[in-house]
Amino acid sequence: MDVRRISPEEALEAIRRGTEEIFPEEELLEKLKESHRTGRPLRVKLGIDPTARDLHLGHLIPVLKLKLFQDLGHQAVLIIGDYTATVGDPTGRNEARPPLSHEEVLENARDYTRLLFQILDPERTEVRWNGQWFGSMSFRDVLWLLSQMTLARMLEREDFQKRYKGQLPISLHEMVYPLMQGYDSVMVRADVELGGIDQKFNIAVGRDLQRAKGMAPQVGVCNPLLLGTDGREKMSKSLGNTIPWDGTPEDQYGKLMSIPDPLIWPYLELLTEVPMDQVRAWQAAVEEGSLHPKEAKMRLAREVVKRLHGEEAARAAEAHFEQVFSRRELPDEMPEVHVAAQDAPGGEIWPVALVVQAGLASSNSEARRLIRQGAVRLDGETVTDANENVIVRDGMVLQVGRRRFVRLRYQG
RNA sequence: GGAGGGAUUCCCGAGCUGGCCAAAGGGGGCAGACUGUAAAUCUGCUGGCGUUGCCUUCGGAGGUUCGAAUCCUCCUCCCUCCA
Repeated sequence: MDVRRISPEEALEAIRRGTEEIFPEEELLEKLKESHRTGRPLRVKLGIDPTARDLHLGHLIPVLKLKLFQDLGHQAVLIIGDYTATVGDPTGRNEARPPLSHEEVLENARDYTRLLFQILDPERTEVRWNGQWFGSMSFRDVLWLLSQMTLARMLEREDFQKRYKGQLPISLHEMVYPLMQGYDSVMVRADVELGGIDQKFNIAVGRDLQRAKGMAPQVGVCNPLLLGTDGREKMSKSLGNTIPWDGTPEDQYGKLMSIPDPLIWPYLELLTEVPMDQVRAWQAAVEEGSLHPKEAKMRLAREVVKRLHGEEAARAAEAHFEQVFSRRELPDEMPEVHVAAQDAPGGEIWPVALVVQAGLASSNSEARRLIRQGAVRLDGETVTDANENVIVRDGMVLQVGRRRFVRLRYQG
């Protein structure tokens, strides 16, 4: 808890893990030394915009880094972008974000902080809402902010250039976003700002604004973007390749097991505390064939789930995985669906309707398709004809595809 | 403000000399085979409907026509160039 506990060099080494860029690194070392000498903790900022409800493991990474700083004795400063959320960060976007209502923002912020404080120590985290300063800013102040940026610099950015050339709209307010994020750094006198590498521009703007206000500029500590379960694109909700932060242990474990092999190593580096020597040793072992990649992946999955849900949940998730997927047995627990007696006289029911009622297909057409493709099983028996009724009994298991199970409840 | 270009099914993107268009191709997704629920690969499906047929889709509203994603009118939004 005391910044003087470990040396600045050791601290830097720990911080370096899983970063893509620290800019400038010398400045960070200087700040760490200064802090070590004076005992004054660094103010480490992480900004989150409560724009979406669904957080995933990609969002987790800078939070883990913030936790590390906290453990090193520094001051965590969490900015809740209630005001910026109504603007929307254009970074990497190909369209403007839809504006959110104040209620939505508050609700999202509640979700976010609940998850964040599963990692961070709430007692030692300073939480600031940026509406506090933006809400009362004068137009004159706004103009000052705008004067700190040039159009050319803004348009150099790849995301805007793409939209500009691709004949897609760019609203002026989107260009103000980086200035707002940078101004947050001014207001909380940040020494360090954390974020993904895609935040580099915004963090750099913070440095400029701090300098313009006569402060020592913050240092940016950026992590690489986490690739999603497809192994190609960065993890993002809209691409559907995420592992939800808030997911069940079983779901997270399963999703981690489905990542492409090359992702095992960056995931271990970014999401776990497994010592890097160990990670490298495993990687070498997999490459020379003495360790099965599946085994390495299981260790990864176990570590991540353990970190989010604890030891016991991780073990249970692993057992569940082996049972259902490795041995292809039925899971112990599955959702139950009640089949109304009137829909199934004597247990006889049209299989298409059954699949739809069980929530395993969104339309009759989709259900027909699944049946035609041999994806629907009733107590292990493949349903072959979409037009021929099947008989259901209480407790039967309806399965669609490899991984979706439902237990049928039927009172005839 | 003036001139021109554009809006297509989840996404990108053909079609736009009117019927053969539920709409090419790609991506994504789903399913099957193979597996380590990995990747890669191969195959099929991918608007709805108790489905050899019918219904609703091609920015919005009207119109022409036996028939319109395709032609006409108005509207909305976007982009480009000029100012």
